[in-house]
Amino acid sequence: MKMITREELIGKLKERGFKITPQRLAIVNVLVKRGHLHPGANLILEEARKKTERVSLSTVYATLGELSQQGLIKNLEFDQLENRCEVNLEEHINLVCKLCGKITDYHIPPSLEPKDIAREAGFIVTDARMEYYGYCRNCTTLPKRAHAGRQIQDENA
Amino acid sequence: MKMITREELIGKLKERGFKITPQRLAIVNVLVKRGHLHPGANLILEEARKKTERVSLSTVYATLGELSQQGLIKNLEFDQLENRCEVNLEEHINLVCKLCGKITDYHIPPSLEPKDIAREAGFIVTDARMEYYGYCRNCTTLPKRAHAGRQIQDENA
DNA sequence: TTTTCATTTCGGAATCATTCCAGTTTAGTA
DNA sequence: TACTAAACTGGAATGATTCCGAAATGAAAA
Repeated sequence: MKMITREELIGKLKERGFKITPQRLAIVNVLVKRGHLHPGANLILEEARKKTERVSLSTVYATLGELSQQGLIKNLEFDQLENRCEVNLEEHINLVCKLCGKITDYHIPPSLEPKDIAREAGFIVTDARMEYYGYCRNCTTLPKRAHAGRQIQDENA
Repeated sequence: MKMITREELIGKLKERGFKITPQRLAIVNVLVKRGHLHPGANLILEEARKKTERVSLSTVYATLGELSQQGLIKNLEFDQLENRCEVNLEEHINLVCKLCGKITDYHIPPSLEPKDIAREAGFIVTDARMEYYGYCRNCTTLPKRAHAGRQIQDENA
């Protein structure tokens, strides 16, 4: 499971015209070192501050937003819980424990059956969530559809 | 794609000791008729009120919570957007359009490759989200782990 | 090195979906 | 018809995230 490195992240930021600030460095450090924790904004803030850096929560959010826009990390949203971010961009399934909430990355190759996952990862699957994001037929077929500001809509009755 | 019926839903509620109130009926009606829209709390409120029912937003949330706890619907959470609920509980993938936001249910049987989905559903996949929820090894192995109130945690470094 | 300025950061206020709560109403039973 | 636990209401509270104007600063150019 290769993970993006500190240097790759910083390099990409620099190369795309972002300034390398102490705050961004601190945040990137946390992401690289604690990426497998799927940290949320507050944990990142805390950790970044431990490393004797001056950072604000606004900055953490801003930076996570930039990184995510740049496709360098991904955001996970949870019900009733602080969102988390995901540093590992390889295709995988997040195994979220309903008791302790631990999130484990499960890499897909071998098989896709819940039973197999249970067996291999010692995880009992009771519920699944799968979403593919992309572009629907309308939006790829219609000529230049003015998409009213990314409002979620749905097939009309 | 069979969908749960009004009668099934009401039957299950009654049989589990829930009172059948006009508010619950109105909400169930919306879910049954507009389930494929993946409606959010506000849409449900609006629709329920159209049918000349007196309902409050609190009640909509409460009822959705109950239905979801009873396993009769599912909740979908979205970034920056009102959550939606899902009435179709058959295993499927939600295809969420990044432009118009339309959500389409894609039923899994045939295959699982993004390319195939693109071809069959006219949907171009750029991003995937998959999560399995359940119980991790610790929580099934350890003897009666006092799980500190369902706080999300994670593997420690 | 200094100057310069667009970018970044800060922190406090604003937002907004969702939850909570205390008081009122009501479904369903006897 | 009366009774009571369950349900409903609306307004306040919550809490993560976003917004915003002002202050600070990276890094390119002089």
